[in-house]
Amino acid sequence: MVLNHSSNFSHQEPSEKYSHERHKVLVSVEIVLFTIRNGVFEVLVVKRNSPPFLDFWELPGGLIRLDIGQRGESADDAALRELNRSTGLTGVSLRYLEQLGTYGDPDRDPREERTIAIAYMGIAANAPELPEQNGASFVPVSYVEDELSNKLAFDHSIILSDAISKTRMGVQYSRLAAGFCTSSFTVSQLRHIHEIVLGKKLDPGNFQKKVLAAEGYLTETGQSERVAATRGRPAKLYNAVPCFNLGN
Amino acid sequence: MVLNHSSNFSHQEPSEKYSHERHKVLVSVEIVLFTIRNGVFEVLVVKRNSPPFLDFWELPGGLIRLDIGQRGESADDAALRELNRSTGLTGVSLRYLEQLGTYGDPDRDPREERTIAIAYMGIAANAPELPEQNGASFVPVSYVEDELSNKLAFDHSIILSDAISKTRMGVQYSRLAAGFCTSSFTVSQLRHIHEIVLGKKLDPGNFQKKVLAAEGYLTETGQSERVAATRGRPAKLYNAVPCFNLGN
DNA sequence: ATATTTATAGTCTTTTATACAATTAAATCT
DNA sequence: AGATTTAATTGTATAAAAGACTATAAATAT
Repeated sequence: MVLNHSSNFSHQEPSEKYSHERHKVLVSVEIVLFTIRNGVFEVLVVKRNSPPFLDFWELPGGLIRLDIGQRGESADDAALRELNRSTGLTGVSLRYLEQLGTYGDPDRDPREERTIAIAYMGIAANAPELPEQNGASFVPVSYVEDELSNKLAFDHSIILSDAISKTRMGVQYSRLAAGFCTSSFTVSQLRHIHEIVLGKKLDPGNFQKKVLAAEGYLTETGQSERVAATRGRPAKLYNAVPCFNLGN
Repeated sequence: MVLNHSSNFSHQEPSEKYSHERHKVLVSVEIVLFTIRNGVFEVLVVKRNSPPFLDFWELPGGLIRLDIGQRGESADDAALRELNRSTGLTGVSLRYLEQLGTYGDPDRDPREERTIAIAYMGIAANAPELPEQNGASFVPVSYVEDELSNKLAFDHSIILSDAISKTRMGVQYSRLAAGFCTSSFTVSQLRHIHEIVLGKKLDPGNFQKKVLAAEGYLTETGQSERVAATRGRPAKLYNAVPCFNLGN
């Protein structure tokens, strides 16, 4: 094969070095960042402006860099760095980040260099409108599923649908929903998160009972909602104990 | 930097090529292969015979190879290949293989070359005694946890404990247990799998009811156990519909 | 004040899980 | 052969969890 440049690395014997060097690959991180804005379940996507997949959409991400730190950055750090790059310093507050899985099909990237992708699933609370220049924007998940699914680059359509499944599972059977909420919130707000992500109405009474019965989940702040736009009885404000993996 | 061999790959401009090349890393697969032998929950480990971690134990695994196929092998294929290498052609029948997660800490391997590991969790039915020469052997999980946990190389102790958790979850809340069984089996045998992996006794009656009520899980073969060693009423034999990810 | 709206608490029913007893079909013992 | 033992299977009673629905509380709108 063609990749013999072993002479440049001096610390190991050439033969072993050689056999290692030729198996090195590029590794990227891809992040599926969800948020809820104006009652809509949205995901961050970026418009591509170069081939391959010119004018297709893709997930924010990029290569793990080896020129950061002593031995390169960790995958988790790369995810955080790339997320920051895509969103800019626009006050997107990341509340959850978890590894989703690694996608290693040799043909997932049609370019000459093979790339393996480590996918992450993240949740942001309070995502503002992003500046146009980055090409990154939050788009309704339903729109991406229905209209954009065949305009997603690489295998990002698969990654996205895996991320959606995982998020729905986490909201339904775990405590992921609190990641979409800002510091303190009402039970109704939490219920709306569930309803929006799961796509179905839930009984307010039963939801309240269930979520308040969950040991060590919500803690009362003692305060109530500053009433303004709402009409009915003001709701108590709760905090969720932060049991999140921010990275790992 | 040293790795400019872009002339061999003609489609990209050298500068881009250059910036990519320096971020390439080694990627390995590590497999946590469980089995049950003689009523004991066991895992496949390999004794190291070279530094670093000389004489420590490690999980079977190895680098993803780029010299297989057009663009190198997939991560899943690498896992299957390495598993075959470790077990030899000894009739170990792999019944389940699922990606566990990717371990990307820059310091997880003390050697000069940074390596990212994609970990897999697998289940074998009918694992025989392995020949000595490979250095690979099935060892009781409890023994590895108690006695070997500080004799495991790299971050394999973390990977192993993640795999154990995932397996216990899968047995308890999913249908993973059938992976430990051979072609057809009795409900009692399946219950024993649960008891061994979860480490607690289960009520035979309730277990039977639950597992037979599960839609599309077990199908009757019509046959009964060929009785020999047991004394009581012979049990019906069932098959599990193979809903396994063998690779993905 | 009265109607309306939303939060919260309570009741009842249905479903699911658990504990435990009873029955069945062999195998072994005498 | 017939009694006894063992394990599979079925059944029944109870407890816990989930879901449907009703009632009350505290605010706003008219």
